[in-house]
Amino acid sequence: MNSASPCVGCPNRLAGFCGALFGAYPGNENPAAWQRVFPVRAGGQIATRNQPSGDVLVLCTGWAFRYLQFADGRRQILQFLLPGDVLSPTSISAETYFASAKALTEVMVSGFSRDEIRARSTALPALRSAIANCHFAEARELAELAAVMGQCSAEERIAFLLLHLIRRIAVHNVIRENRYPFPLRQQHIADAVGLTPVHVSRVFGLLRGRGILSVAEGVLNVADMGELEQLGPLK
Amino acid sequence: MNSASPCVGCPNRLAGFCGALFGAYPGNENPAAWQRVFPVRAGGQIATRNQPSGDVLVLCTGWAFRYLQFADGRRQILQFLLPGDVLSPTSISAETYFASAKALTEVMVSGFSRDEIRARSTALPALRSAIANCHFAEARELAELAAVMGQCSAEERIAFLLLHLIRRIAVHNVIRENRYPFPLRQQHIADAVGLTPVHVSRVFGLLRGRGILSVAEGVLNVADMGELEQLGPLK
DNA sequence: CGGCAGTTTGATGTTACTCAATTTAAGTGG
DNA sequence: CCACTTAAATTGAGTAACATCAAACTGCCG
Repeated sequence: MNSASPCVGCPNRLAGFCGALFGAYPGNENPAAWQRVFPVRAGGQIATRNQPSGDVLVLCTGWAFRYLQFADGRRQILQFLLPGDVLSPTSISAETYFASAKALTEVMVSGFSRDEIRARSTALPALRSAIANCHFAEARELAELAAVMGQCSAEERIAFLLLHLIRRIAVHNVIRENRYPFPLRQQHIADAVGLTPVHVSRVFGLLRGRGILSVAEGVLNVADMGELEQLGPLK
Repeated sequence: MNSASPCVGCPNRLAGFCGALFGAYPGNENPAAWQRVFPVRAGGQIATRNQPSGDVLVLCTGWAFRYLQFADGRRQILQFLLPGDVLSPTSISAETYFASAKALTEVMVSGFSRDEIRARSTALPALRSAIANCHFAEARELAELAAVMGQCSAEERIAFLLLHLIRRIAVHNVIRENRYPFPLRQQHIADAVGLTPVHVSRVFGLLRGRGILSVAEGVLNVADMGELEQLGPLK
């Protein structure tokens, strides 16, 4: 009963935060009472900075990203979200999001009642631990992003982003011949590492010319992983 | 008894995390049993990345900073720490620090037993809430730093940092005539916003020439706060 | 076939970096 | 209190990295 009730909308998603959430606790038989699932089309808004919400959102399928937007239109992508990711770990205790989130592909999102999560976290040590892990990962990743953007060249930044994504994608997908599903446009990469799309294109051109990697039809093809890892900072 | 026992070493520090930590709970009469206080001289190491520690550190007096260091010597300062700041909010639940920390001035640091904090947090809602606030602030500040460094010019970055520090300094000090205690060297500013010290000096020269601000003898003198706020992004 | 979004390429401009010298400030010991 | 030493800040000249602007190219879909 406690493990037979999957997270609605995330049929294969019983690890990490969602896995811990469905520990032994009354209410698992009827998750619909405290979980709502909804789709968002590609490019659609999932959450908005400073908008209060009673729900904690988790990405079930597809890709999304979190970002901060400036008054003049510039935006910084803070994180790409993959299935199983909590949209904003701090939203578990805080009522508002400090960043906005958009769907990159078509996605399914689960919204869990914050009150229910809080109630469960007092009873489930594994959930508390999962939440702590989320906080830790969020802070570490944001710190590394800040460090790479403050200190690194365009090539290093892009290598860092790709290596980071590759590791995360590999958790969710069976990877053959170093081919990774990769729905990002160069504009997204530019917004994530603080470059212009034009310069991103140039760097990709160089990497392709050196036989390190190429992107085509939504697939990132890493021809020389060793070389790519050489380029990335923060080993 | 519950409020008469101040955080050892932080005589006036009963707000925020430390304040919540000393809520009604047995053991307040003898904080020395689970709190150790120690000084660190200016420039000294307080914590090191990936080194496990049973203590959660809190800055009592002086200035410090957190940073990430690259293999080749480059470093990114992530945050400047003021009295009352938890060195690393994630260290409350995790055993290791993901960033290192150094003293900027001579400082006093308190180390609280993590186990004691955990025990208290189950009994003290105010402490749980204070911890959540720390997590939230850490993530938001790191995200804003990443965004500013990805998207903003040198002038905007420096204005952002100064405005951020000004707000924080004002919480701890009585400010007269817009004069703020300011122990940073230009090298620190450079490492914090991803510029070279030479360029920081040039930007400061321009700001000084425009009559916006000046720094002398450890004091930041803001002559035109309105203009400075115009320069800063992320209002 | 035409239109559109995304990518690539070229030419040029700007910002910030590098290197090096100079000035200023801050200590230190006589 | 003053020479001496050292760290920090400033200034100048030259350069590299990335941005900007604009045009051409590609693949895709109606």
